[in-house]
Amino acid sequence: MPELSTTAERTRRSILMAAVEVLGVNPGAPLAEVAQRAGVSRSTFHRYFADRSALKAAVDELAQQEWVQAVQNARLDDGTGLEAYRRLCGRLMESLPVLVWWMSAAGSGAAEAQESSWDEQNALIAAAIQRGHEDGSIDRALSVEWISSLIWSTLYAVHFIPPESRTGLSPFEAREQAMRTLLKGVAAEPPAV
Amino acid sequence: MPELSTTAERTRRSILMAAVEVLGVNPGAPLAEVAQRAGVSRSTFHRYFADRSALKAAVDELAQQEWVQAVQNARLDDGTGLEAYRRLCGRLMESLPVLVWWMSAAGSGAAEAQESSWDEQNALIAAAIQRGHEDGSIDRALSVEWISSLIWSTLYAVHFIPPESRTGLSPFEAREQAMRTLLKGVAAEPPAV
DNA sequence: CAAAAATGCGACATAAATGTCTCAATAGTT
DNA sequence: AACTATTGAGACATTTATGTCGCATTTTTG
Repeated sequence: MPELSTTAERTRRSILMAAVEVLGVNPGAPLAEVAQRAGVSRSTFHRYFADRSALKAAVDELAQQEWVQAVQNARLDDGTGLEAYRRLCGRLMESLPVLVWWMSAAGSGAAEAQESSWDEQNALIAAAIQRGHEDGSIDRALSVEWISSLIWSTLYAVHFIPPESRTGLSPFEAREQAMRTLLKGVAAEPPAV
Repeated sequence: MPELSTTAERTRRSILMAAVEVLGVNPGAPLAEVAQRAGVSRSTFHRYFADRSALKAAVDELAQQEWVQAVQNARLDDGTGLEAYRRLCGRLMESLPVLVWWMSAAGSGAAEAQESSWDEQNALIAAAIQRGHEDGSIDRALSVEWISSLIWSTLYAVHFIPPESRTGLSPFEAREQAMRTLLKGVAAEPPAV
């Protein structure tokens, strides 16, 4: 990973963000489209990322970092299991775009190398949910695996909800309602919301 | 829509189902892959569907029918809004594959002609949710639009939950937990689950 | 069994995306 | 201003999916 000048670093970022946006919605989109979204010529694009797999690898790493960071920030060891879960989901919504990319784009390809780190964080989450089962804050009828999956489908819903077209929800409202629904659904009864 | 012999009809179905499976996971997959999944040669495939768009149109129509049928079967006018919502979600899970295809594959293309029918059913659903707000069975803090979106993200979660690998949930358990979570989350408090 | 229908195989031409390269122009630095 | 880094434009060969066809084979039907 050679160091880059400020200019180069900037366009690199630009391309990566464009990739997240474009490939997040349509993983098979032509690379030219990514370049265009980044405001960069096809030549320049390939100067930074030789081919599709190189690009995906780079975004993968970005997503990876974001993911680990988010889980760390959630301080999963503090408070009840449900509180930890709430913090986690709230924090993950801050990183919506990359995570959504992870769901849609990363899947349609070979297994990425960072599986280990992925599993690590997942273990932390599972532990928090488990704790929630034990401390009575999380519904025991719902399996750890399911509650874990729920995070992703909720992110999916928040991201793909039709944007503020007249009757639409603002992004903020969407997140708020998502959190409310999620926590109510997951909490042990009586609801501690 | 010319009539087909029983044999032809069978292979046609076969191709359509293969398309749902393959393109549901990866909308950009080669048509050859669809043909293979259907157990049919590439030649035969093109004999039934001239090109990609023809295939997508056909699956679209299939999904459309399934969707309308499901909404009808849910008898959205009966009982409280929440009860109607429960019936709807339960019924939609019966048609998981096509609906998931609709989410992932249909999106990445031109707007399909059947928009009208889509909106019709959606209006029915919105009405039921609205009724739930009024009869006190559905949480008034959650917007109709959000509750409507929730259906899809839940279907997404149920479909893409990692299949029964050791610790995994059975499809049945997944649906059960999904329903529980969803209804708890959407119900007005105190929960009527 | 004989006619008809459906299929598979393989060859082809075509289109689109990809990746590489060269060269001139532009932007940034000292 | 001179120099360097970064970029854009375009040409090019390559690959991959696509769609079409003719012909032989199998399957279904009557």
